[in-house]
Amino acid sequence: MSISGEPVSGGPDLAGRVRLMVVRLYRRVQSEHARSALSGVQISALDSLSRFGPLTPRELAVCERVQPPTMTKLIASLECDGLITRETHPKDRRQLILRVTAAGEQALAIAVRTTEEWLGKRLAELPEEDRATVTAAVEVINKLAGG
Amino acid sequence: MSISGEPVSGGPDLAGRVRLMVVRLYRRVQSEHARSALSGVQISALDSLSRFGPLTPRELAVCERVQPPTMTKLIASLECDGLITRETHPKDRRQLILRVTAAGEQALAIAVRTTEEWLGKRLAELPEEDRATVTAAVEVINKLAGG
DNA sequence: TATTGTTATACTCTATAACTATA
DNA sequence: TATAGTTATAGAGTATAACAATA
Repeated sequence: MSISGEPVSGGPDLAGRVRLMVVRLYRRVQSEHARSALSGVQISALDSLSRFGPLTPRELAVCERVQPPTMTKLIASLECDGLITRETHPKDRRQLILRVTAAGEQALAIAVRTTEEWLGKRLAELPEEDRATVTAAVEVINKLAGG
Repeated sequence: MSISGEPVSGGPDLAGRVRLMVVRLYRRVQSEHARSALSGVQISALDSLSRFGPLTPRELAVCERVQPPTMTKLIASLECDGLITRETHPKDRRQLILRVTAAGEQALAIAVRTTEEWLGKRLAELPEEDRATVTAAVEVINKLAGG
């Protein structure tokens, strides 16, 4: 904030406008893609597991910012679909090691690539400049949301 | 898509990356702000009603892209908190007219302004350039999600 | 005693289908 | 018969609290 109490830049209430944006886009994405093979949370977890290598449920829960019981259910759904495997940790039998299967990698790739027909179409319809803005913002926001 | 089948710009799979972004940011926002006076959906509906003037439940449901029963519940929660009023339509007694109350406008302003302490802080910590990117992207994405 | 993961339970948000009142 | 809104019901996703197994 500046001395005057106004946000330093980006116009007033950037945080509020980002929140409105994310709520609306999230619902729009969900409603347009309700019947995807993988839900948004499944894709997100699978993506993290693929990106950061084998993880324990605890680690994945921290990564996805959900509580352990939530992760237990998410893991069960992914394992049930054959997208991940659960092995017992070789040195600590309390822990599990989660790995993405080949089917999981494939499902993830397909989901990420084909997700949101409308979103891809909408993005393709944007002027080049707007698309570049969104691309850059995705990087910024992922850093912001991840840290 | 270009002739080669690649996305026209913004690198590969921009839509997929936008989806991952929105899922993660949404959850982050929800988890960081679980105990806000107004939930994300309440803020979004109140904002639409404030922005687009008195609306019927049906109109607001279309605007917010939810089904009528979902809107019924949302309306009940907002009315219960004194943030909106429900009047019967003067010419068609099946319909209602929803209006934001003064308390609703105030709650909305406060929510938007003070929402997401962490988000505002994070945004303030960004380099000026990144913040400008996010600001521009919010406009683009709101157009994209709204249409 | 501390930690990992699970079970039990509940709350929010969403949907579809069936209903009521009005047009 | 058609439309606006509601009620009934269900499913996904999330949480906290209590538990079992292991360290």
